[in-house]
Amino acid sequence: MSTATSKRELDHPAREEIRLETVLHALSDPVRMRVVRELAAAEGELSCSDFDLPVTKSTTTHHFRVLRESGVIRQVYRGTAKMNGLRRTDLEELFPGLFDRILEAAGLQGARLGG
Amino acid sequence: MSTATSKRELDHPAREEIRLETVLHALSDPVRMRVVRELAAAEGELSCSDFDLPVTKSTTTHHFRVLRESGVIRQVYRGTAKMNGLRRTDLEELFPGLFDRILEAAGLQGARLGG
DNA sequence: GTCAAACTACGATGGTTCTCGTACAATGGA
DNA sequence: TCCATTGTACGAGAACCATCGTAGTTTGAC
Repeated sequence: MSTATSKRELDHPAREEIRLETVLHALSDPVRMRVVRELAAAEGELSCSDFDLPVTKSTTTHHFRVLRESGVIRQVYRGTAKMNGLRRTDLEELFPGLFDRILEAAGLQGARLGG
Repeated sequence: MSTATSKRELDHPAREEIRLETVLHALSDPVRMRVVRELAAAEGELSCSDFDLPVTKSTTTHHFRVLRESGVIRQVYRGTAKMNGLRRTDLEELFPGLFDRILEAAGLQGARLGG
């Protein structure tokens, strides 16, 4: 039916609604940081099941929702899959250079600690 | 007595022990972000009571401890006062450019939202 | 020695978060 | 239509966190 599609549209914060503290909090969880780094490395969209995370499916859903509601990622349904992409343009506009530095820092720390 | 001084020495993580996720978490609280911004603006050390925070003294103690244990600030006693300073060198060495971008992002958001 | 100032320790409370399991819904293909 | 795939909703538990009040410690000045 036609109303079914409305249920499949996901709430995202507008660019101006994205808050720095919320973004930092979203990135302060190791599982979510890992998701973000994989998304950045993929340079495109990935479905939730493309990730091999050390948590169950429902916990995965939770983490993706936190990332979406913080404004870090954009999620859209594509068939049964849900595709995820970083909101790089929005973040770059709001917080110039920040996201790249965070990714770089995560990479350096990963190299240092063997992550 | 001489052992009394040991009680006044505060535990700090060594540079190599500082974790990105922990730093981001420390900065994801509005009160702590405010402290960090004031410290950055002061360009020197400030005592805990130099801050006019919207929380009680015991909550203030809590926030300063989180910042210290995350590696963002260094705290040292000076008489009855406890002086606070940013660990800019350590952070810059670990995560080049990150801290400046975060401060810049906080400034931009403050200007945008009137904070 | 006395006292005020600065900060801490402790316990409590209310809220949030991370995690899971189970049951369910939507989609696309056979 | 039936089914496998993909992800959600809901409830629950454990842990964590921000906040407070009260009582206490440490220091320096008088």
